[in-house]
Formats: sequence, structure tokens, C-alpha cells
Amino acid sequence: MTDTAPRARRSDATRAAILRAARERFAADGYERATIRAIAADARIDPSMVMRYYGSKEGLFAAAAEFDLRLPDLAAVPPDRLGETLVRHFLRRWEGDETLAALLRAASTNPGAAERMRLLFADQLAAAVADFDTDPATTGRRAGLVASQILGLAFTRYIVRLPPVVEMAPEDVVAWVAPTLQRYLTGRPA
Amino acid sequence: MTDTAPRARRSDATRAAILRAARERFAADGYERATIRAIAADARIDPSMVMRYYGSKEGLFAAAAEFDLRLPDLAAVPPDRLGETLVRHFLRRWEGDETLAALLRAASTNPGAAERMRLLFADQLAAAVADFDTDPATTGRRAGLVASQILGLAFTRYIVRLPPVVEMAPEDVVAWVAPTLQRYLTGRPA
DNA sequence: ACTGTTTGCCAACACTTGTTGACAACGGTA
DNA sequence: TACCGTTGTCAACAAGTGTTGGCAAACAGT
Repeated sequence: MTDTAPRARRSDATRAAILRAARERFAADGYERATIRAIAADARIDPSMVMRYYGSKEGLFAAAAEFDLRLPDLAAVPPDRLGETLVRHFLRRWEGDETLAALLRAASTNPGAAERMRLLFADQLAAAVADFDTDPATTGRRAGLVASQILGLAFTRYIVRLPPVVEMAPEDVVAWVAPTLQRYLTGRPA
Repeated sequence: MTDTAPRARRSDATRAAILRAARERFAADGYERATIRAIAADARIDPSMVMRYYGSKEGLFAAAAEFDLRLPDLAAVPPDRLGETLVRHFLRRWEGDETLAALLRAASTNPGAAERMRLLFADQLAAAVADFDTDPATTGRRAGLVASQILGLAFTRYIVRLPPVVEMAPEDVVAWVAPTLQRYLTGRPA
């Protein structure tokens, strides 16, 4: 059989270094302020390498903003703990990975990033909600409401950094926000 | 007495046209993508006029992002209608004025705009909350939680434009979100 | 009508951006 | 050794940015 699995290239390390630097810069500065030159400097290579390996700035962002929410199977969660489970999950998912911060910042000004954000929450979040709420008339709306609170939390906590929101302990965030998501997910449709 | 009230100058119309165009561009494109040349073209004047009247791009943004939430006196609102009152107020305040959209977009990438956003919600929102919740230990947190839901709503509805959130009728938004704000404002502290 | 100020446009500056192509060092293969 | 694709650096381009100074026309006060 022909070897379809490409063996490790020597450039893979460079590719990874570029990607890591790109995620950092995009998360910290947003799409337009994060320059290819700055990213290349962080990765200690020449700007032209970024172009060779990712084609363009848009291509680099597309690779750097690849993001999997890794949502659990909501059908396996006790129905009265859905909200709590989700808040906990998102908090943990954000703290370690700055990809979502990058996507969030970029989505504000870059149309492509906004489209990607829409897909992320349409495909992954709405799909997860559909695991236990099988009514197609309400599942999209429930997912949208959850997104509004979750993204608002991320926006105020990691982007704008409103002091009272930043200072809240994770457990306090769970205690306050979980009931909100719970109602959006299982409450009566308005 | 010396005439301190400056009489109308002929350039006031130009100043206003620049400001209007600036708000539109900042709201649609964010801080870095909104170029002075584009704003000047919209206002049908030369880019150099923008500099003369507003000093710099940052000065123009500062003038364009001046924003008053115009929050009502919450002490005069029936305590069980606080949430509903606030959602209604914000929805109305946003639809007609794109200044907050401009501020929201810019705050994602521009440090100065983020600072301004912090001041806006610290001074105006927290102050309004303090009108009826006089406990300084909780008022900041309550205001922060409200901000997280309100800004998340604005972000998903006007910036990212998540379809299910965009399609919700104002009354549906009120019905779903008002209870959330109500609990953040008057619920038990966690 | 003369003067000084205000309002506006034009052309240019210095700089940064994404992007490209030429060319040198390296690495494995024959 | 000679060869060829890979990995990398360097210098440059064309376009666009915020910003500046000079100069003409319109205006207002005398």
C-alpha cells in the first residue's frame, strides 16, 4: 500500500510555532492589529514563511481559529443540571485555550470571523441542544439565548475585562449563571 | 457680561456631518477598519478637515463614542419589574442609535475603547443599580452580571448576528431575558 | 474696499501593511 | 560526489494608513 500518512517533516515544528504565536496575537490584538510581521517575530522566523505555509493572513487565521467546543452529550446529563454542566464546561474550556478569545475579538470586526462564529454556535451548540430538545421550532432559539449569555460572559470577563465580572470566582459564576442557562434550555417557550 | 455662548459657526454643519459618518463607519467596521478617508468621503469633505476639527483618529472616536445610556431612575420602578424595564430600555436605546454598536465593536480591539466601555458600565449602570441596592458589596457584582447578559445580547444580535437571536421579536426577547436580569438584580447573592 | 480669520482642497510625507520572488544553506538519494 | 526538493533569509514592491503644511476661496468686521 502507498504510504498516505505523510511522515513528519522538519517544518512541522515551524508550522506549529507560527500557529501558536498566531493564536496568541489574534487573541490579544484582534484580526487587524495582529500583523504577520509580529506573529513571525514571536515565532522567530521570517514573515515570508507564514505566507508559504498558510497562503495568506486569512488562511492563517482560519487555521488558528479552528475551534471545537467539545460539548458533552447533553442527553446523558440529568435534566435539572444542564445549566450547571454547561457553565462549568465553558469556563474550563476558556481558561486554558485562548482560541475562543481570538475568535471573539476577530468576530467583532472581521466578517469571515463572524461567519465562523455563527457556524460554531449553529453547528456545535445548537446540535448539542438538539440532543435533548428535539423540537426544531424551539431548539435554535434556546441555543441562541444560551449563546447570548455565554458570549456575554466571555466578552465581559476576557475581552472588556469588567472588574466585577473578572473578580468573580468560578463557583460564583456557576451559581449565578447556571440558573439562567437552565431556564433558557428547559423553561417554557415564550 | 462677556458672551460665553459661542454663536453658531459655519463649520458646525461640517463637524456634525463628520461625526455622523464616523459613527456609522465605526459601528459597521470597527476602529481599525474605519479609515479617516472613508469617513471623510461619506461626509463629502477632505480628510484633512477631520484632523483639523478632531485632532486625530483617536480624538474623533472619542467624540463619536460619547454615549449616555439614559437609564431611568430604578428606585422609581416597581421592584418586581426591574428586569423587564431594563430589557425594554436597552432594546429601545439600541435600535435607534448605532453609537453603542460602534463602541462594542471597537472595544474588542482598541484598548481605549475598552476602557471607555468599562467606565460606561461602571459609572452609569452600577450607579443606576446603586439607586435601589445600596449594599456596596453586591451592587457592583449585580451590575456586572446584568452587563454580561445585556452585552451578550447586543453582541449576538447586532454584531455577530446569530440568526435565532436576530429573528426574535422584541417582546420575545423581553419575555426570556427579563427574568434573568430580575434575578441578577434582586436575587439572593451567591 | 481692505484686512484678518475661517473654511476648504490639494499634494505630499513617513510609515506600515500583506505579499512576492530571488537566492543561499541544508538534507537526503542516487 | 552530484543532484534536487525542502527550509529559510533578504530585499523589495504596491497599496493604503494617519497626518501635515501650503494655498485659494469665502467670509466678517472695519
